[in-house]
Amino acid sequence: MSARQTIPGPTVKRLTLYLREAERRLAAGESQVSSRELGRSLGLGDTQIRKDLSHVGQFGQAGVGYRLHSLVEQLRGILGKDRIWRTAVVGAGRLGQAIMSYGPFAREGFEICAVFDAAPDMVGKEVGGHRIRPMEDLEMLVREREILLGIVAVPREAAQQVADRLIEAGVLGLLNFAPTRLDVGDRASVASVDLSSRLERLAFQVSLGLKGSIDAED
Amino acid sequence: MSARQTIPGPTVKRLTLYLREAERRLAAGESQVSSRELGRSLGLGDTQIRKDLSHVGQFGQAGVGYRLHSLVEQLRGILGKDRIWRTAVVGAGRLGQAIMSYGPFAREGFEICAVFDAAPDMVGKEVGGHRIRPMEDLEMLVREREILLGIVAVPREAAQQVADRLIEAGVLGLLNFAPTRLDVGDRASVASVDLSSRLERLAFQVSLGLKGSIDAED
DNA sequence: CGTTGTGAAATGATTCACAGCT
DNA sequence: AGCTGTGAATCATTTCACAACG
Repeated sequence: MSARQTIPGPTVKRLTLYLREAERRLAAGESQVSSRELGRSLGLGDTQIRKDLSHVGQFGQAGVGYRLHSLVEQLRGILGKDRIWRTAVVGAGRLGQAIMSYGPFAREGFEICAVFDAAPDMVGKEVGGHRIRPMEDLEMLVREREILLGIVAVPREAAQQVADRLIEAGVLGLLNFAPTRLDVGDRASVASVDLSSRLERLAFQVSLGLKGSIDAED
Repeated sequence: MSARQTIPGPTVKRLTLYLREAERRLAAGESQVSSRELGRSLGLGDTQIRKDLSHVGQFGQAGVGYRLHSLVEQLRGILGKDRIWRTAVVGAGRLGQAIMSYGPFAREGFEICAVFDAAPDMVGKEVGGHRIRPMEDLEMLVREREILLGIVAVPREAAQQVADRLIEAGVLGLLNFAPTRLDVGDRASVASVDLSSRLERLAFQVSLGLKGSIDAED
């Protein structure tokens, strides 16, 4: 198709928000939206939105706005949401359990195909419709079920080893909840959710007396 | 003391990582660390680290590095970790439960002082040592227990209303897990953890074939 | 008109290069 | 020698300003 130029990280983050809001409006029966309206909903400027969308093509009609149907379709394709992502969860503690039963994931094309835990008394149990497997089966099941994404919800000490095993078994992307950096070389992509850091930064903002929705990232 | 200049957001994020790593090394019996060593552990350049630390003061001895004891003490003060943050959790679903029993929080100075849920069959139950309270008690308990931070772990539809009530009751910072923007005006600070967006961005990276640990944020 | 798409300008963050300290 | 702290340079992102379009 078109020669792929790299899309800035911050833009990709916002594209996911545009898609979500566009889907919401489409479901609500709307058929088009202007960059200004979108911005109002998301707390962003209209210029930002147009610039972001211009990175991935030009749909949008001058004088009118963006047709939601087309916008949703385009964004889904660009963000890789037009396919099912077969996903494994490693670590079935409270966090792992929350993730495997987190409604939005299933609805958004992420299918949990296997769950692993190291604790013998967790293995065999069923949570949210998923039977928990022993760590020994990780490589076999990941390969067998052609799993592409891995969610790491184990303690810090175990995280790197789990990452290595997932990648060795063929996983291409890791979502890391452990409060540590995962070294994966160039064998996979990593996204991290660092809950402690997030809460600490919130506390910093508050202690600064810097009120105001200085929301940032996630 | 010194006139407070604003610290860049990305820098604040990394300061939390420096503190964590410094504490880990201190606990391991080390007494000093150079910016290069720190960088190796965290996957960052040494210049980045020195520049970041220069935003908050100048400790560090030329030719030697940073004394861990002093570094930890300074960073704890700057980040507001030298106090206890009284925190409420709203929403005792799986995510809320995971959060209220997430070990690191308690160890890092965030004390969960109240948990609320709207479901009558959850109210009164005890999870991780916390009795779940009805939403009706929110304002009273937040005020009574002088709670400063609120964790919003409710469905999207309820999130804004919960935020409004928490703020009205005196909360100054919100950690939002709902996949929506919270409008808080200038009455509070908000930090968001958008799990769906995070996973979608990971999928995007993978589908781009852009392997390589293009880790980003959290 | 209202709205998009986009060069150009402005702002923000990172990296370089090195003076200066121990 | 090894290392910090920082001005200057580079690189990235956002915002401005406006031409073109329906």
